[in-house]
Amino acid sequence: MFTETTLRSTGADWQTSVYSFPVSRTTSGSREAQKQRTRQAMLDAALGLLEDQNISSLGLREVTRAVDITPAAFYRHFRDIPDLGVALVEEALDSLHTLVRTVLDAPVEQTERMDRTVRLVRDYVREHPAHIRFVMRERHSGVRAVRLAIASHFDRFVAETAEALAEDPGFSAWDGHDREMLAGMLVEQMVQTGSAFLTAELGEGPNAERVAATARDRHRLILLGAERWQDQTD
Amino acid sequence: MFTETTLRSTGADWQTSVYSFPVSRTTSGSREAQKQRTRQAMLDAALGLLEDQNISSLGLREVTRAVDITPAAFYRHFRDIPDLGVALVEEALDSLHTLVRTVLDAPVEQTERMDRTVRLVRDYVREHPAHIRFVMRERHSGVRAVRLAIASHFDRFVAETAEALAEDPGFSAWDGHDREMLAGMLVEQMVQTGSAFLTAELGEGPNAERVAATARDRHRLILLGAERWQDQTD
DNA sequence: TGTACATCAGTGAACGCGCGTTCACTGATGTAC
DNA sequence: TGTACATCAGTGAACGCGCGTTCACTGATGTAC
Repeated sequence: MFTETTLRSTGADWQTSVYSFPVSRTTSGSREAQKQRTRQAMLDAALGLLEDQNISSLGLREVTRAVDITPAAFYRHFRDIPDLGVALVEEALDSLHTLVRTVLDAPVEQTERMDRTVRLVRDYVREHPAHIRFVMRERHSGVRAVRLAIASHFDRFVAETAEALAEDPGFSAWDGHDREMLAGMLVEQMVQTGSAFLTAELGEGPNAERVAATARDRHRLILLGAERWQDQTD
Repeated sequence: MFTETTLRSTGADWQTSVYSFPVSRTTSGSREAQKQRTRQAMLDAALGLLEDQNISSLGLREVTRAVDITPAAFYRHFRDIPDLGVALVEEALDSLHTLVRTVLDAPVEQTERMDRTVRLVRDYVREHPAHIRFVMRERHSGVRAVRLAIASHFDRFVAETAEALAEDPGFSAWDGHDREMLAGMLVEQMVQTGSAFLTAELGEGPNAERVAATARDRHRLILLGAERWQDQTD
């Protein structure tokens, strides 16, 4: 996975990386597929480098160094770092989208399903820690393109959740705006739970068990409020 | 407020700033007070520079250039940029703390008070847009010291809110953990509302009126849930 | 009030370094005939 | 199947630039007597 020193190390400054994700260029495949493989390696490397910095300070040379290509080769794949950032958003939010859909597969209101939701989020964070970290870290990013890309995906999640609520007999009578309002709360609660699980893993907050318990309680409180909401509107 | 060219521009590279916040060194006052004034100017300038970048990429020279001092003078005030970042957290969260206390001054549960809360948050964002932006942007920062500083302040806000709930007759019978859980939701809802108002101002999301309406609804839904929560626990 | 000395915020020059970007190039892969 | 040509991902060298950090310094402010 990692090579300590590269084969072609001639001492040039862009080859002095200690940790690198070299792209094996001997692997068979069409030229197109090879390019795609390098691109993916760059995205993977970037996600790793963003573990303890913001995309706002990520360097183009850092990325190329990590995948063992020349700085100039960067431009074969991305216009600049914000462009790579947007590609990273697409990747990370695709995986998050899968989670959202899985959660929505079950009816929203039943209590037993809440355990399932929290468990799904917990498993997601275990499998894609870098994705949820990136999304939370760059959600209010100083890089506008990245911030807007994340916001548009979140809007889609909220819309899908609102649609799922519309099909649920418990919420089908609701006003559209109110459904969107509730959907927003549920999505927010979900990503916040993911973020809290990640923080727990870093040892910077309450442990995973407490996070899970709090998440279940908050989820339950929101749904209890939703039930009363309907009563009040009637 | 801004000077287009500096008085002492000799062409040195650290004096080429277009926008600067020069510190008037002719102002009377003790040496101590003068130092304090420069420090404050640096914090103000940094906050301005963070409008469209993360602290992770903020440069020491950017800051000194903005206040028209030599790069070396930076070290008379801060060890490095993360150190300045933590100072900025103290400042920004002091002002946010004032908001939290103002909100808590009124009982939490009454419906008419919700309008007041949303209005207070809205006014706060109007007066301190850079503070709320900084806090939201760096809450999950790649700079650990800054992230932890913000987290510890937020913990204090939640604890204070929980205490306020304990004194409220409607919540005094609650379990301590449950009160903390609800307090966390209320604080979260508040900062999220602030963030949404800011986004509205940037024209990147729904306008301020919609943000206010949604915020009131969410707040109400949480409190409705809280009422039922008590019923369920009994 | 006046003089001699201490303090220390800010200076200005210098440093080595890594950055983003450009360019003509190479050589393996792919295509036409 | 074999040959001539096109494509284009990645190379390697070069560039100018701004970065963070160091250092001995200056000169206004503050203190002791």
